[in-house]
Amino acid sequence: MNFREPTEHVGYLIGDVSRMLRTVYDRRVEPLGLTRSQWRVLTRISRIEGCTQTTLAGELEIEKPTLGKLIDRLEGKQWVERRSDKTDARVKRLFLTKQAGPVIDEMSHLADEVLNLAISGLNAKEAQYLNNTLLKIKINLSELLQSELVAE
Amino acid sequence: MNFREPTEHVGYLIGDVSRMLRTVYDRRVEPLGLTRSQWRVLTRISRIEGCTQTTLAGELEIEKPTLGKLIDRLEGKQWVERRSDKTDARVKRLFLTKQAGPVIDEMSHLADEVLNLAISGLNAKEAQYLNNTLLKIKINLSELLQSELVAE
DNA sequence: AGCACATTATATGCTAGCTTATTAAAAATG
DNA sequence: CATTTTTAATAAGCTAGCATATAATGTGCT
Repeated sequence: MNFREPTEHVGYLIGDVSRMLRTVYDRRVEPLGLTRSQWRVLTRISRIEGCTQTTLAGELEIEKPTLGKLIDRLEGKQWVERRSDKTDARVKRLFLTKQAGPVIDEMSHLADEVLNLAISGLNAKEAQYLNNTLLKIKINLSELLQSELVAE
Repeated sequence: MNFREPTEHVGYLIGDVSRMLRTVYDRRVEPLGLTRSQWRVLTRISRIEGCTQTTLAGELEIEKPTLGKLIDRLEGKQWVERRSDKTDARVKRLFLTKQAGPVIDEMSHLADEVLNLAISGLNAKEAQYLNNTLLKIKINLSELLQSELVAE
Protein backbone atom coordinates (compact mmCIF):
# COMPACT_ATOMS: atom_id res chain seq x y z
CA MET A 1 0.00 0.00 0.00
CA ASN A 2 1.25 3.44 -0.79
CA PHE A 3 -0.95 6.39 -0.02
CA ARG A 4 -0.80 9.94 -1.22
CA GLU A 5 2.13 12.10 -0.17
CA PRO A 6 0.93 14.09 2.81
CA THR A 7 3.66 16.71 2.92
CA GLU A 8 2.33 18.46 -0.13
CA HIS A 9 -0.77 19.42 1.82
CA VAL A 10 -1.06 22.94 3.05
CA GLY A 11 -2.60 21.47 6.17
CA TYR A 12 0.58 19.66 7.00
CA LEU A 13 2.78 22.56 6.06
CA ILE A 14 0.92 24.71 8.53
CA GLY A 15 1.24 22.08 11.21
CA ASP A 16 4.94 21.61 10.53
CA VAL A 17 5.72 25.29 10.58
CA SER A 18 3.74 25.81 13.74
CA ARG A 19 5.44 22.96 15.55
CA MET A 20 8.89 24.02 14.43
CA LEU A 21 8.29 27.62 15.41
CA ARG A 22 7.20 26.51 18.84
CA THR A 23 10.26 24.35 19.27
CA VAL A 24 12.67 27.10 18.25
CA TYR A 25 10.92 29.64 20.46
CA ASP A 26 10.79 27.42 23.45
CA ARG A 27 14.44 26.51 23.22
CA ARG A 28 15.59 30.11 23.07
CA VAL A 29 13.28 31.35 25.69
CA GLU A 30 13.74 28.51 28.12
CA PRO A 31 16.19 30.48 30.32
CA LEU A 32 13.49 33.09 30.87
CA GLY A 33 11.30 30.38 32.31
CA LEU A 34 8.28 30.86 30.12
CA THR A 35 6.88 29.38 26.95
CA ARG A 36 5.32 31.04 23.96
CA SER A 37 1.84 30.10 25.14
CA GLN A 38 2.49 31.59 28.53
CA TRP A 39 3.83 34.76 26.99
CA ARG A 40 0.78 34.98 24.80
CA VAL A 41 -1.40 34.85 27.88
CA LEU A 42 0.63 37.53 29.63
CA THR A 43 0.53 39.99 26.75
CA ARG A 44 -3.16 39.50 26.35
CA ILE A 45 -3.85 40.07 30.02
CA SER A 46 -1.87 43.30 29.80
CA ARG A 47 -4.37 44.59 27.28
CA ILE A 48 -7.49 43.66 29.19
CA GLU A 49 -6.34 43.57 32.76
CA GLY A 50 -9.04 42.62 35.24
CA CYS A 51 -10.79 40.33 32.77
CA THR A 52 -12.34 37.01 33.72
CA GLN A 53 -10.86 33.69 32.69
CA THR A 54 -13.77 32.95 30.39
CA THR A 55 -13.30 36.23 28.56
CA LEU A 56 -9.60 35.64 28.18
CA ALA A 57 -10.09 32.10 26.92
CA GLY A 58 -12.46 33.47 24.31
CA GLU A 59 -9.97 36.14 23.24
CA LEU A 60 -7.18 33.61 22.91
CA GLU A 61 -9.45 31.08 21.26
CA ILE A 62 -8.47 28.31 23.60
CA GLU A 63 -10.66 26.30 25.96
CA LYS A 64 -11.22 27.30 29.54
CA PRO A 65 -9.48 24.34 31.15
CA THR A 66 -6.46 24.92 28.93
CA LEU A 67 -6.29 28.50 30.08
CA GLY A 68 -6.91 27.51 33.67
CA LYS A 69 -3.79 25.40 33.78
CA LEU A 70 -1.74 28.08 32.07
CA ILE A 71 -2.87 30.55 34.72
CA ASP A 72 -1.94 28.06 37.44
CA ARG A 73 1.63 28.03 36.19
CA LEU A 74 1.80 31.76 35.68
CA GLU A 75 0.46 32.32 39.16
CA GLY A 76 3.01 29.85 40.49
CA LYS A 77 5.74 31.94 38.89
CA GLN A 78 4.20 35.06 40.38
CA TRP A 79 3.55 36.81 37.13
CA VAL A 80 -0.23 36.72 37.39
CA GLU A 81 -2.67 37.17 40.24
CA ARG A 82 -6.22 35.83 40.48
CA ARG A 83 -8.53 38.13 42.44
CA SER A 84 -12.07 37.12 43.39
CA ASP A 85 -14.79 39.39 42.08
CA LYS A 86 -16.60 41.44 44.72
CA THR A 87 -20.09 40.97 43.36
CA ASP A 88 -19.93 37.56 41.69
CA ALA A 89 -18.34 34.85 43.78
CA ARG A 90 -17.87 32.57 40.79
CA VAL A 91 -15.55 34.77 38.79
CA LYS A 92 -11.87 35.38 39.25
CA ARG A 93 -10.28 38.43 37.68
CA LEU A 94 -6.78 38.40 36.29
CA PHE A 95 -4.00 40.90 36.93
CA LEU A 96 -0.31 41.06 36.11
CA THR A 97 2.19 41.40 38.91
CA LYS A 98 4.99 43.94 38.81
CA GLN A 99 7.57 41.28 38.05
CA ALA A 100 5.82 40.39 34.81
CA GLY A 101 6.78 43.53 32.89
CA PRO A 102 10.46 42.88 32.21
CA VAL A 103 9.82 39.27 31.27
CA ILE A 104 7.22 40.26 28.70
CA ASP A 105 9.55 42.83 27.17
CA GLU A 106 12.41 40.40 26.97
CA MET A 107 10.21 37.75 25.46
CA SER A 108 8.88 40.16 22.85
CA HIS A 109 12.41 40.82 21.75
CA LEU A 110 13.24 37.17 21.37
CA ALA A 111 9.96 36.51 19.59
CA ASP A 112 10.70 39.20 17.03
CA GLU A 113 14.13 37.75 16.52
CA VAL A 114 12.90 34.23 15.89
CA LEU A 115 10.10 35.36 13.64
CA ASN A 116 12.47 37.44 11.56
CA LEU A 117 14.74 34.46 11.11
CA ALA A 118 11.77 32.32 10.14
CA ILE A 119 10.49 34.70 7.48
CA SER A 120 13.88 35.81 6.24
CA GLY A 121 14.10 35.76 2.48
CA LEU A 122 10.45 36.61 1.96
CA ASN A 123 9.73 39.75 0.02
CA ALA A 124 7.14 42.27 1.13
CA LYS A 125 4.51 40.91 -1.19
CA GLU A 126 4.93 37.37 0.06
CA ALA A 127 4.75 38.50 3.66
CA GLN A 128 1.63 40.51 2.93
CA TYR A 129 -0.04 37.63 1.15
CA LEU A 130 0.86 35.27 3.92
CA ASN A 131 -0.73 37.46 6.53
CA ASN A 132 -3.90 38.06 4.55
CA THR A 133 -4.31 34.48 3.52
CA LEU A 134 -3.76 33.08 6.99
CA LEU A 135 -6.26 35.55 8.33
CA LYS A 136 -8.84 34.40 5.81
CA ILE A 137 -8.22 30.80 6.79
CA LYS A 138 -8.51 31.64 10.43
CA ILE A 139 -11.85 33.31 9.85
CA ASN A 140 -13.07 30.28 7.93
CA LEU A 141 -12.04 28.05 10.79
CA SER A 142 -13.62 30.31 13.37
CA GLU A 143 -16.90 30.07 11.54
CA LEU A 144 -16.51 26.33 11.18
CA LEU A 145 -15.89 25.88 14.89
CA GLN A 146 -18.76 28.21 15.67
CA SER A 147 -21.22 26.43 13.42
CA GLU A 148 -20.31 23.05 14.89
CA LEU A 149 -21.09 24.32 18.35
CA VAL A 150 -24.46 25.70 17.28
CA ALA A 151 -25.36 22.59 15.33
CA GLU A 152 -24.97 20.25 18.25
CA MET B 1 1.01 48.15 31.38
CA ASN B 2 -0.18 47.49 27.89
CA PHE B 3 2.04 45.50 25.59
CA ARG B 4 1.98 45.15 21.86
CA GLU B 5 -0.88 43.33 20.22
CA PRO B 6 0.30 39.80 19.60
CA THR B 7 -2.37 38.71 17.15
CA GLU B 8 -0.87 40.83 14.41
CA HIS B 9 2.13 38.52 14.36
CA VAL B 10 2.37 35.98 11.63
CA GLY B 11 3.79 33.67 14.27
CA TYR B 12 0.56 33.72 16.20
CA LEU B 13 -1.57 33.47 13.12
CA ILE B 14 0.23 30.31 12.17
CA GLY B 15 -0.18 28.93 15.66
CA ASP B 16 -3.87 29.81 15.74
CA VAL B 17 -4.60 28.30 12.36
CA SER B 18 -2.68 25.17 13.22
CA ARG B 19 -4.46 24.68 16.52
CA MET B 20 -7.88 25.33 15.01
CA LEU B 21 -7.23 22.97 12.13
CA ARG B 22 -6.23 20.26 14.54
CA THR B 23 -9.35 20.77 16.63
CA VAL B 24 -11.69 20.64 13.63
CA TYR B 25 -9.94 17.57 12.24
CA ASP B 26 -9.94 15.72 15.49
CA ARG B 27 -13.61 16.35 16.12
CA ARG B 28 -14.67 15.05 12.74
CA VAL B 29 -12.39 12.14 12.73
CA GLU B 30 -12.98 11.06 16.27
CA PRO B 31 -15.45 8.29 15.32
CA LEU B 32 -12.72 6.71 13.21
CA GLY B 33 -10.61 6.46 16.33
CA LEU B 34 -7.52 8.19 15.09
CA THR B 35 -6.06 11.66 15.20
CA ARG B 36 -4.40 13.70 12.52
CA SER B 37 -0.97 12.93 13.92
CA GLN B 38 -1.69 9.24 13.90
CA TRP B 39 -2.94 9.40 10.36
CA ARG B 40 0.18 11.25 9.36
CA VAL B 41 2.28 8.43 10.77
CA LEU B 42 0.22 5.81 8.97
CA THR B 43 0.43 7.47 5.57
CA ARG B 44 4.12 7.93 5.96
CA ILE B 45 4.72 4.33 6.92
CA SER B 46 2.78 3.29 3.85
CA ARG B 47 5.38 5.02 1.70
CA ILE B 48 8.43 3.57 3.41
CA GLU B 49 7.16 0.35 4.87
CA GLY B 50 9.78 -1.58 6.79
CA CYS B 51 11.57 1.54 7.97
CA THR B 52 13.03 1.97 11.43
CA GLN B 53 11.56 4.28 14.02
CA THR B 54 14.53 6.61 13.83
CA THR B 55 14.15 6.98 10.08
CA LEU B 56 10.46 7.66 10.38
CA ALA B 57 10.94 10.22 13.12
CA GLY B 58 13.43 12.02 10.89
CA GLU B 59 11.01 11.98 7.96
CA LEU B 60 8.20 13.36 10.06
CA GLU B 61 10.47 15.84 11.78
CA ILE B 62 9.38 14.82 15.24
CA GLU B 63 11.44 13.42 18.08
CA LYS B 64 11.90 9.72 18.63
CA PRO B 65 10.05 9.50 21.93
CA THR B 66 7.11 11.36 20.40
CA LEU B 67 6.98 8.86 17.58
CA GLY B 68 7.47 5.95 19.95
CA LYS B 69 4.33 6.80 21.84
CA LEU B 70 2.38 7.31 18.63
CA ILE B 71 3.45 3.87 17.48
CA ASP B 72 2.41 2.42 20.82
CA ARG B 73 -1.12 3.67 20.25
CA LEU B 74 -1.22 2.62 16.62
CA GLU B 75 0.01 -0.82 17.55
CA GLY B 76 -2.62 -0.98 20.29
CA LYS B 77 -5.25 -0.29 17.65
CA GLN B 78 -3.72 -2.97 15.43
CA TRP B 79 -2.94 -0.68 12.54
CA VAL B 80 0.82 -0.98 12.84
CA GLU B 81 3.17 -3.83 13.62
CA ARG B 82 6.68 -3.60 15.05
CA ARG B 83 8.94 -6.38 13.79
CA SER B 84 12.41 -6.92 15.17
CA ASP B 85 15.20 -6.72 12.65
CA LYS B 86 16.95 -10.01 11.89
CA THR B 87 20.48 -8.70 11.93
CA ASP B 88 20.31 -5.79 14.37
CA ALA B 89 18.57 -6.54 17.61
CA ARG B 90 18.22 -2.86 18.44
CA VAL B 91 16.02 -1.87 15.57
CA LYS B 92 12.34 -2.46 15.08
CA ARG B 93 10.86 -2.18 11.64
CA LEU B 94 7.41 -0.81 11.03
CA PHE B 95 4.65 -2.33 8.93
CA LEU B 96 0.99 -1.57 8.35
CA THR B 97 -1.59 -4.22 9.10
CA LYS B 98 -4.34 -5.06 6.66
CA GLN B 99 -6.93 -3.25 8.73
CA ALA B 100 -5.10 0.03 8.29
CA GLY B 101 -5.95 0.55 4.62
CA PRO B 102 -9.62 1.52 4.84
CA VAL B 103 -8.99 3.81 7.78
CA ILE B 104 -6.31 5.70 5.91
CA ASP B 105 -8.56 6.11 2.89
CA GLU B 106 -11.45 7.32 4.96
CA MET B 107 -9.24 9.73 6.82
CA SER B 108 -7.80 11.12 3.62
CA HIS B 109 -11.31 11.91 2.49
CA LEU B 110 -12.15 13.76 5.64
CA ALA B 111 -8.86 15.60 5.63
CA ASP B 112 -9.49 16.87 2.11
CA GLU B 113 -12.94 17.97 3.14
CA VAL B 114 -11.75 19.94 6.14
CA LEU B 115 -8.88 21.51 4.27
CA ASN B 116 -11.17 22.61 1.48
CA LEU B 117 -13.48 24.26 3.96
CA ALA B 118 -10.52 25.96 5.60
CA ILE B 119 -9.14 27.42 2.38
CA SER B 120 -12.48 28.15 0.80
CA GLY B 121 -12.62 31.62 -0.70
CA LEU B 122 -8.94 31.69 -1.59
CA ASN B 123 -8.12 32.17 -5.22
CA ALA B 124 -5.52 30.12 -7.02
CA LYS B 125 -2.86 32.74 -6.63
CA GLU B 126 -3.36 33.02 -2.91
CA ALA B 127 -3.24 29.26 -2.50
CA GLN B 128 -0.08 29.08 -4.55
CA TYR B 129 1.60 31.84 -2.60
CA LEU B 130 0.59 30.28 0.67
CA ASN B 131 2.14 26.99 -0.26
CA ASN B 132 5.37 28.49 -1.52
CA THR B 133 5.75 30.88 1.35
CA LEU B 134 5.10 28.30 4.01
CA LEU B 135 7.60 26.02 2.35
CA LYS B 136 10.22 28.75 2.46
CA ILE B 137 9.53 29.32 6.13
CA LYS B 138 9.73 25.64 6.83
CA ILE B 139 13.12 25.45 5.15
CA ASN B 140 14.33 28.42 7.19
CA LEU B 141 13.20 26.72 10.36
CA SER B 142 14.75 23.41 9.36
CA GLU B 143 18.07 25.13 8.93
CA LEU B 144 17.65 26.98 12.19
CA LEU B 145 16.94 23.78 14.10
CA GLN B 146 19.79 22.10 12.33
CA SER B 147 22.30 24.83 13.12
CA GLU B 148 21.30 24.82 16.77
CA LEU B 149 22.05 21.15 17.01
CA VAL B 150 25.45 21.55 15.42
CA ALA B 151 26.34 24.60 17.47
CA GLU B 152 25.81 22.89 20.80
C1' DA C 1 39.47 -9.92 22.40
C1' DG C 2 38.23 -6.04 24.87
C1' DC C 3 37.06 -1.42 25.69
C1' DA C 4 35.28 3.07 24.18
C1' DC C 5 31.94 5.13 21.51
C1' DA C 6 27.65 5.43 18.74
C1' DT C 7 23.00 4.24 17.90
C1' DT C 8 18.06 2.30 18.67
C1' DA C 9 14.51 2.36 21.30
C1' DT C 10 12.24 3.39 25.61
C1' DA C 11 11.29 5.61 30.32
C1' DT C 12 10.24 9.67 32.75
C1' DG C 13 8.50 14.01 33.34
C1' DC C 14 7.25 18.55 31.66
C1' DT C 15 3.86 21.92 28.75
C1' DA C 16 -0.20 22.50 26.02
C1' DG C 17 -4.20 21.32 23.84
C1' DC C 18 -8.82 18.89 23.85
C1' DT C 19 -13.30 16.71 25.95
C1' DT C 20 -16.45 15.52 29.49
C1' DA C 21 -17.89 15.92 34.20
C1' DT C 22 -18.33 18.47 38.58
C1' DT C 23 -19.05 22.17 41.91
C1' DA C 24 -20.62 26.40 43.27
C1' DA C 25 -23.01 30.41 42.44
C1' DA C 26 -26.14 33.46 39.78
C1' DA C 27 -30.17 34.21 36.95
C1' DA C 28 -34.51 32.95 35.20
C1' DT C 29 -38.84 31.06 35.59
C1' DG C 30 -43.05 29.01 37.33
C1' DC D 1 -40.10 32.08 46.80
C1' DA D 2 -38.53 27.67 45.26
C1' DT D 3 -36.87 25.27 41.49
C1' DT D 4 -34.65 24.97 37.28
C1' DT D 5 -31.29 26.50 34.10
C1' DT D 6 -27.08 28.82 33.01
C1' DT D 7 -22.52 30.14 33.88
C1' DA D 8 -17.46 30.31 35.98
C1' DA D 9 -14.02 27.75 37.24
C1' DT D 10 -11.88 23.37 38.10
C1' DA D 11 -11.02 18.23 37.99
C1' DA D 12 -9.95 14.15 35.50
C1' DG D 13 -8.25 11.93 31.71
C1' DC D 14 -6.72 11.70 26.89
C1' DT D 15 -3.20 12.95 22.79
C1' DA D 16 0.94 15.13 21.23
C1' DG D 17 4.95 17.66 21.57
C1' DC D 18 9.52 18.39 23.88
C1' DA D 19 14.04 17.20 26.71
C1' DT D 20 16.91 14.32 29.30
C1' DA D 21 18.38 9.89 30.82
C1' DT D 22 18.94 4.83 30.41
C1' DA D 23 19.41 0.03 28.59
C1' DA D 24 20.72 -2.81 25.16
C1' DT D 25 23.12 -3.64 21.22
C1' DG D 26 26.54 -2.62 17.36
C1' DT D 27 30.84 -0.74 15.62
C1' DG D 28 35.53 0.47 15.59
C1' DC D 29 40.04 0.75 17.23
C1' DT D 30 43.92 -0.77 19.56
